[in-house]
Amino acid sequence: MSNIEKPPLAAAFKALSNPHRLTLFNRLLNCCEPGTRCDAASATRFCVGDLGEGLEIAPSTLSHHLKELNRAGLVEMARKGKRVECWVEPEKLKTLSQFFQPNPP
Amino acid sequence: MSNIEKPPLAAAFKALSNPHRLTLFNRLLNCCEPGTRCDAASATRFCVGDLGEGLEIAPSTLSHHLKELNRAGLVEMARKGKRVECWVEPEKLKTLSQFFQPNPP
DNA sequence: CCCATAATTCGAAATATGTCGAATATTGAA
DNA sequence: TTCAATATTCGACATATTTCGAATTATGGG
Repeated sequence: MSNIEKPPLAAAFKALSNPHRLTLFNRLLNCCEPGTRCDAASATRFCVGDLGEGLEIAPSTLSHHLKELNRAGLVEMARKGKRVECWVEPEKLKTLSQFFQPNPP
Repeated sequence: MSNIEKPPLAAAFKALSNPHRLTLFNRLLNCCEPGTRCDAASATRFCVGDLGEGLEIAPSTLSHHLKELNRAGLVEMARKGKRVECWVEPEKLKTLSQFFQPNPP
């Protein structure tokens, strides 16, 4: 487990394996309005604090989880004034979705 | 982390978060021939031993990982004589694939 | 019935993860 | 500049995971 290849996909799934992180990701998942062309520019954004709303975890834990999602390449982050905005790149979703469709019809 | 809800999806992703398990799952993923209607009956099957081929892990570890994949609902298992066959239900793949497509076009 | 093959269970050890609180940064506003 | 709001880093601790080898179970063949 220490010197074997760790594919990016495994890292992504690890990030999503924690219920708290899965919830956070889920809140960013409906990133564009239904029926619209979903590009990075129109993706819904939440700041860190709002994302953790209702989840009863410490701010430090929330920060840690978002960082994990970011390191796994699932969530983008950018400071905007006092806040830090988070969003999901639609391209990333496509990649993950297609992993489970190895034989398209 | 002890008393919070643990959604089935989180369990699935946790199962796929380990590189060895991801490899095992991957070997079962191309479960049907390209272009054919992919149903459970025609899904490719491997026995436990063959699945672990090339992965340098102990039989007990291999068994453990398959059990995890099975418990997470990702891999089906059934004894067939001396062997135990493993396969992936196409329905499961559809569910996982759609999770990453919350806003279909 | 006895043996070989295939797979699982169990217990132990090393490592990784989730979580918190305290301390620290970063920014905008008064 | 000083303060409040937002977010991150750090160190610590409890719990979970990964892995192995030894022992055990399950099955079919001779």
